[in-house]
Amino acid sequence: MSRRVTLKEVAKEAQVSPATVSLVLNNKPSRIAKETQQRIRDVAARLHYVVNENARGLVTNETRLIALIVPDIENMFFASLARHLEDACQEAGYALFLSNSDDRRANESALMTNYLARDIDGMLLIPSLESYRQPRQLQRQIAAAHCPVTLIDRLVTARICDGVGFDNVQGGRLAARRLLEARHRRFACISGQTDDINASNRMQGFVDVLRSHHIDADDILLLNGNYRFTGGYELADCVLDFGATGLFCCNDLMAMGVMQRLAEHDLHVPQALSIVGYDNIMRRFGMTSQLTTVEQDVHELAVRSWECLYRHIRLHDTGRDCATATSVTLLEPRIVEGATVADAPAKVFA
Amino acid sequence: MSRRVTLKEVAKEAQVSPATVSLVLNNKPSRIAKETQQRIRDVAARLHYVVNENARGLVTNETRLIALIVPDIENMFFASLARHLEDACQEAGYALFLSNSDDRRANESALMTNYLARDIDGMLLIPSLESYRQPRQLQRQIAAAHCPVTLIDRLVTARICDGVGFDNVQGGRLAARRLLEARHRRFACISGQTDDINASNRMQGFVDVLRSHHIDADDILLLNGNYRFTGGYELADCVLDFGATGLFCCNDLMAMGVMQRLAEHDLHVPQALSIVGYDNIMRRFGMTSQLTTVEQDVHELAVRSWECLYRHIRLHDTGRDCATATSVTLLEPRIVEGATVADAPAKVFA
DNA sequence: ATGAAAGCGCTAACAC
DNA sequence: GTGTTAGCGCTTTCAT
Repeated sequence: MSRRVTLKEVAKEAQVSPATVSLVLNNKPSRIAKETQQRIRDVAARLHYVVNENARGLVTNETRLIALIVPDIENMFFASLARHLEDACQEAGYALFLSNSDDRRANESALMTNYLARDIDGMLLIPSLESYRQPRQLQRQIAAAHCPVTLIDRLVTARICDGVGFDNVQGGRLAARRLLEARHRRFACISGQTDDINASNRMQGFVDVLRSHHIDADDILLLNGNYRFTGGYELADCVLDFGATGLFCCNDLMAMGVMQRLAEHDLHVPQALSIVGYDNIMRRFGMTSQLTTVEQDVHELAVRSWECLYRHIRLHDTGRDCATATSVTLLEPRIVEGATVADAPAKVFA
Repeated sequence: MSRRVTLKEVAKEAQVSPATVSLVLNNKPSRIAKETQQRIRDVAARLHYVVNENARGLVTNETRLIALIVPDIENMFFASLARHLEDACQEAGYALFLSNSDDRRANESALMTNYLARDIDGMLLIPSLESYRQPRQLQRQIAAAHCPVTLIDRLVTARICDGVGFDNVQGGRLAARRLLEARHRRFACISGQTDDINASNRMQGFVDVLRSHHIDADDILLLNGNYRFTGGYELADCVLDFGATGLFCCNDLMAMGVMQRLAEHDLHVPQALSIVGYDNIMRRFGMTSQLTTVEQDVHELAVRSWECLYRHIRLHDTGRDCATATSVTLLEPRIVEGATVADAPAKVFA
């Protein structure tokens, strides 16, 4: 572990001034002798010189640093998103720093402050659930930030900055249509926690379509799950008792939990129960290839989010950014056919 | 999005010198009038002043920044580790920046350079598979780093810096002993890719114990999987054809794939096949509560890794760090009892 | 073709 | 009690 070499030391060793070294190492247009250039590069390499980006940022006023705050890095959806975002940033020559708010406003706030203190060029933020419901504090913090902020996936209502997410209501609609198509008439929906607006929206879209197809409220069972395997597992019996033939789970993990429970009852999917999941994020493991599910294209989300932030960064560098109205982009989910939806058992028309 | 406020501006607004502001805002011992202090704090708050950590780092020569590079953030084991490490760093007043090498040396190298250029105080590194097999390049880079580096989980052989990981050979032994205990005499083991040394070590420990218990090589089937659900699923039939009654999967995901395939054959676990998995990382989803598995305590790994790095950071701050011999810490895995191992069917002694 | 000097935002020693 | 000064490592005019 060697001490850090500075530009000045390189300059001295190469018998030139610091300014010359800077020009050469940054490939700035200059008319410095080819020979001198080579000498400088050689010395820099030999000494393992690496520029101090912080010092550079101080004078250039850009750090080429992007911060990403996710609520839960152990959630595969966010992990996958992080990965795609990193690719996007890297391609544009930015480094992505990632942190985890654990879905709590206090952590989120501390992280934001920390990142802003690091003089980042932009921030990608998936708000904590707490901020999703009570956005005021977060909004104030974003307004005070010195750099552009783009919200992802959880779009807090008042439009304080741009956001990119999915149309969750539409996702719920897709699920409902698919089950109606298979002639089901009695349904259940396992949503997320009551304070998760995205999950609620999925359920909302689902119910809306059912109602508009004249499904009676008595034929729809609405449940709140925990977005985990266990949540589906534990609620499966309720769904069976209710006699639903079509089930919509607001994420795949719960759908798998339900299937596990059904297997224990020696019941088969989709004969005993048709299931539509949500996310298709576990497909990476080859685990949900069987599941009919509403897919959210994480890659698209990442690309669009980055585009949005990058646009603001460029605006911010040049003139003023403030003028533009904030925009909210909603991406369309799509349904992916698996093998967990079958036609409802034929029945005498009631 | 407001422009950034500097300390100087706060000073001017509060009618004091920059130095005074610095002293007050950093709570440095000084005898500045209570009244002045309050005035400064008020102004700072009103102007939304936030210190520029980069500028500060330039003079204090510590950034309180830690870098973490993982091979694959979508792998739950690494995601979970990242989370625990972040907690540890945060508690010590450091910020953790996370990146993803995608298991490739080239990315890893670029990320390291980038982080080192950011003047981080320390680096936590899980080497890419490429570096795990061909450590020379990585070793050179670590040797040239200006800050301490701690290796995690994949301990490259030549001891260029400290490392903390698990005893994978021991994990394999535990699995073997558990199956022998249940009187199995014919085994299969699904390992990882041939270049994954950790997976190979697990298999090695497994085989060693079997052989030392006089299990014939003909009674042991060795397979290379892909560490995914599909890997287990696809190899399940091989295991059945071989007639193994005890199976060791080098991770839980493959174990689940096997179980899925068995279910399709209407075979039950553990009656038809006893299975020991590895990781217990999906337990977070409530998915493997049933699986008998070798557990690696991620939290312990995180804590010990951070302790190790932190020790070096402190040494590095004070005198020289170089003198100390590098140490490798191997943590012990432990077996977690589930419901997937049963006694082998009774049999006439051959 | 190269160097000198100023300054980015901050802290730390030392004046006053 | 508070201000002055120098300097962290770097880039960027502007001289020469």
